[in-house]
Amino acid sequence: MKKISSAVIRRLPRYYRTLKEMEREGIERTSSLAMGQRMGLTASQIRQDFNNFGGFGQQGFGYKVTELRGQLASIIGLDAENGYSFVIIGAGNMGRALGRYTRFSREGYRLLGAFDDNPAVIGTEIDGVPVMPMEQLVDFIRQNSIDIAVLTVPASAAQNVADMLADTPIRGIWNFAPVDLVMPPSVVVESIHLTDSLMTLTYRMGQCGEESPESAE
Amino acid sequence: MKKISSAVIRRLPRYYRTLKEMEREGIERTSSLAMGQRMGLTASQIRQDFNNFGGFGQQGFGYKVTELRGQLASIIGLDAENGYSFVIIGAGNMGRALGRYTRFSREGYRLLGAFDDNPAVIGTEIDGVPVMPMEQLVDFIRQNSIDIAVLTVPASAAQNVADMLADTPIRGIWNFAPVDLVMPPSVVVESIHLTDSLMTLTYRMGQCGEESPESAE
DNA sequence: TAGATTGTTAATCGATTAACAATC
DNA sequence: TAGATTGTTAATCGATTAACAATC
Repeated sequence: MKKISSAVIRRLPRYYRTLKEMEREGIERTSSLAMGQRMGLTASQIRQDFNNFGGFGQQGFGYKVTELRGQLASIIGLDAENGYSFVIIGAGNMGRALGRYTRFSREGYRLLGAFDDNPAVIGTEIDGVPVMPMEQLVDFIRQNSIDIAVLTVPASAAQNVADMLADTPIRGIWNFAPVDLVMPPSVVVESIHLTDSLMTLTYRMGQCGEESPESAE
Repeated sequence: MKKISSAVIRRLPRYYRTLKEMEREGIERTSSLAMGQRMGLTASQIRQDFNNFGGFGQQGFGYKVTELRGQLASIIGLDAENGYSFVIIGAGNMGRALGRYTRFSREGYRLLGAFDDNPAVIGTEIDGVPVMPMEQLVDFIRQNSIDIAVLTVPASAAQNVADMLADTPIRGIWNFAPVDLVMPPSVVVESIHLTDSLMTLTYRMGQCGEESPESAE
């Protein structure tokens, strides 16, 4: 299959989300134009995006919402037999909040363990799953064939933990630490940089309202 | 000032973060080449990015790390007199975790209030700040000239809350609900779509290791 | 059939990379 | 001065938009 650009990849979950919304609203049939208006994209772009994966529509008719949603689920990988298992590394505020976020389990992501090196939290539970000491992390991942590690440790520890993970069969790291992790290409890294995002908001707040001021000659 | 593309804007906090790291390591002077190697960007791109805002370097010498970091802080808006005030709307797991995230206060973001409509959490505290009933939200924002609203309510409530915010002097919404908010252009919206991000990771995990398979003729 | 909307090719636009003169 | 690295212009690359024949 041909290489898909990251711009397209980032739109896939949005398409999936929009189609779920439409299903919930009872919409059975849609078109690239209708989806585009709803999402703020051009019809052309949507068709281009879909055609990266083959055509899903019917000429003169459009797309069946449920069918298209299913095809997107399959492209993203949400139709995997048993979903995906994950562990949380770093059971602080953010780690615990993510462990309790029910939306993930709804889409087939299962929390199987949590890890921390703080004795005060080891032995506590997150969503019914025990927080274990960091020493047990690598063995746990190996024995339970964990797919994804959610990294919610402090910045200073993040690369160290990532290095430990490089020695396990983990397939993806969802990184919340404000660092750019270096990993072998066999492990996919996706980062949520909260502070970066907040700063982006701040930058744009500073621009807002100073668009092309009638340049006083 | 000329329009800055969103690709550039998203790199600004990364530059800032990298320069802070360099400062911490005692590096006083750098170049577009050195920064590029560290960040995985070309030297050319970094120079282009900086030149959107005017030149910060010295030909034949490079950039002074501390000076450049300061200039980026100023571009992003981190040098604002009193920083930025924010409230958290939705005091669930995610809202409480964000309120306790110390990195924000370190960069000058001050949590002044939290809001929820669940009687069980109203009256509790987040990082020393009281959780108030939703009815008080609009007045509180007006009276305290709040800059930013962090939206951590369920998807079903998000647009409703956003509509309430449209009637206040709020300047930015940091949205964690899995919806694409519609807002007047005077309010900047930046979203963290957790589930979208996790799905992006999942998609790429599915591709990993099936790069251009020797197409069997 | 006529109308609609896709799939796909071509044109445009914008972002990244390369190159190099300016200059510290 | 010679060497280095910027600021900036030109070339390339890739993504988005437009257009339209195919076809349901």
